[in-house]
Amino acid sequence: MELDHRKIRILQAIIDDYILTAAPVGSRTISKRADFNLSSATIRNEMSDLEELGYLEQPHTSAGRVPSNKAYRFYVNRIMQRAQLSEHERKAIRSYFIERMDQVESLVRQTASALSDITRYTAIVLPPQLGTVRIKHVQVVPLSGDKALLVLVTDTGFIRDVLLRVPEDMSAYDLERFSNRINDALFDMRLDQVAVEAILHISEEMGSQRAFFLNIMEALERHIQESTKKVELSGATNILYYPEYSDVSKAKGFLAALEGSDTLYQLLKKASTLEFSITIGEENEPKQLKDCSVITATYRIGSEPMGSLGIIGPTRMHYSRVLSILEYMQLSLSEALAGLLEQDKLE
Amino acid sequence: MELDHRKIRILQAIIDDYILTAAPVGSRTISKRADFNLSSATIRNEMSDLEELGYLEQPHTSAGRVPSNKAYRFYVNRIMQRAQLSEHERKAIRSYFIERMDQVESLVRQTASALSDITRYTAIVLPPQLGTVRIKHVQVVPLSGDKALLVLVTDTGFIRDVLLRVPEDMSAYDLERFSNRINDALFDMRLDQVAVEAILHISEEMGSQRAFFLNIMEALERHIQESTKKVELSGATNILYYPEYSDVSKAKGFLAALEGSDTLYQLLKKASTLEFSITIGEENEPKQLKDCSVITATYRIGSEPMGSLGIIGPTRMHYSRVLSILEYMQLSLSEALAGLLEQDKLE
DNA sequence: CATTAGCACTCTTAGGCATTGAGTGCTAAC
DNA sequence: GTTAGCACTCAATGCCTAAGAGTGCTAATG
Repeated sequence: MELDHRKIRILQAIIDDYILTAAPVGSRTISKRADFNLSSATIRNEMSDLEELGYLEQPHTSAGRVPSNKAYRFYVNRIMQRAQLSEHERKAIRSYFIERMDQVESLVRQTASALSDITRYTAIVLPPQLGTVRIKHVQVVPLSGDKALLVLVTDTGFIRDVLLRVPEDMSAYDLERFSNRINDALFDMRLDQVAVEAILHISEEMGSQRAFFLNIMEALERHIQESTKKVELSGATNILYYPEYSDVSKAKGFLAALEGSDTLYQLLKKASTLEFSITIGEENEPKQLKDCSVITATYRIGSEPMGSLGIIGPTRMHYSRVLSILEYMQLSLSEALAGLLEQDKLE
Repeated sequence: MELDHRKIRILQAIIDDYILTAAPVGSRTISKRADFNLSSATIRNEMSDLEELGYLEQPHTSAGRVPSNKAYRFYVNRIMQRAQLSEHERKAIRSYFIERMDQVESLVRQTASALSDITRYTAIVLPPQLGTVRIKHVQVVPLSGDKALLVLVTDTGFIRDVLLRVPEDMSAYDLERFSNRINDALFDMRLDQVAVEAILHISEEMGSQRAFFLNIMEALERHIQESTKKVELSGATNILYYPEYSDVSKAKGFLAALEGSDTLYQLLKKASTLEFSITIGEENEPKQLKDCSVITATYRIGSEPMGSLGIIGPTRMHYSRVLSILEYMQLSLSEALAGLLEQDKLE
């Protein structure tokens, strides 16, 4: 049996109500609504059908009904309209980006906290996967003792620094020359190419400092890799606002699932090929999130996918709203990243 | 009436038990303990005295007794012995510092997460207040457009970067010369002196680029100030493991109190003149923490106090253990900071 | 023939009440 | 000074009932 129009409307009404209240929805609740001119009995018959079809579930006889994950899936795929953000909301979102930021990292952090503040769910942001970014400046700065700092600046204003140990036989003068050579060699190189043949190529010209050079490159690469895996998490405790998690032990379970930050990295990485992705309940990979839904979006610099951002919340999530917020956020973030150096655009 | 030896022993037994179980302690519980050869009745008499003196409280007649804040205070001041950390525990703490770190910021973060992991309480760390740190290297790195990055490296390996807008009439060559001049001018200067007369002094020599220079200094100062106020918080949700907060609404209240990060800054700042500080219950300044105890310690670089680190937990906290852990942590952190460039010491 | 009124039935929830048990305080005996 | 004994208190537990929300079915209705 296919769902006819009336069934769809009823299903939607049930989902809407349940998202709001988290309580099983009864037939009378629906029939009372102004836009339904049906008695509760009729609704009951329809609901009974919907249950048989797998869209509704009863916690027990004589409770109301609760939407199944199948219902959410149907809602997301077929019913849902993108929610319209109010001017006020859009302003609120922008205001998070107005404060001047100097680094991608803090931008990512701000995005995460904006997302969680606005949605009241838990937000995660995968920082830019900087493969395509270009090196703008490299410098080795001598510190006290035999230590030095490698400072790396990219064209997006991204800055990294790696602590190095300088070989004993290198003078300050040597180091400076060495620094200049590296700078010349790596200038304008894409980060994901630093790793490959380019290095071998360059390293041949390095002569006696070859070992030191390779050392640096290795440290640099490890460092870059690590930093791009650090998923920014915000508002994890928002979950406490939802009655689904009023049981502390459940809340603990949820929070524990977020703890292993690699979990979240996998989650976002996987979703980062799609413009948007919505996974509901058991569809979620880390099985501990089987009572949640996850919505993610991908952000870009130019046309290049750079990372993704997402929301984790109860399955009765406000899908359309979250999606709109993510969409707007994705845009804001992409713009902010692209024009990191021309922030005024956003004003 | 002064507390005699037996009363003290009984009080300690009650506190110990309560810290463990979070349940009111009855007279029989104490009299059963092998090291007491007293009947429950005797214990009851003593407990009754202790209650009269304000060291114990009864939630209601015929529950057991619960230590008052006065009891914790007494315990901390008079009874408590520093707990001995096992070799295993010390190793665990060290292991957090072994992983190579390149920045003070990540060190601070690691410290916070180590503290919360190990104690199972909520940890806070005030990053180094870098007044006494010296500038090692300053460089202005041109980026695309009219933007540039000011990179600042201190002798502790601390690195900051600030985004700048370059005046239109400055060529790349000008910028480089300018960069060198700033570097020469600020080299080896203490951060807290960057702000004062030194600047005025220098700025006079800057000629036409004076406005730009003052601009930079202002941005730098604001930036440094902001970053030193960012208290690192970790394990906030550990609170969920304690039955005191098994009521979700209480947990929410606690978490909300931590949210205003300025709260925590004030807390740590205030405590940072003392080697150790323990505040119990109502003694705590942000009134929302009146059901908690806060223990803080100050860490140094050399003999200079740099910042502080602390633990927030229920008043029935494992004081002696936490204190020992903080002490060891403080040491490890001080060492790691001082020898940031000679990490091997820690191995 | 779809819709609906009516009614019996189910199951949760909340309140009331007695019971239990942990714990106290007091007194009298050791 | 210590302790055994006992009456007393009070939260927690379990049980029962009543109320209420909701269902499913049947028979009547337009």
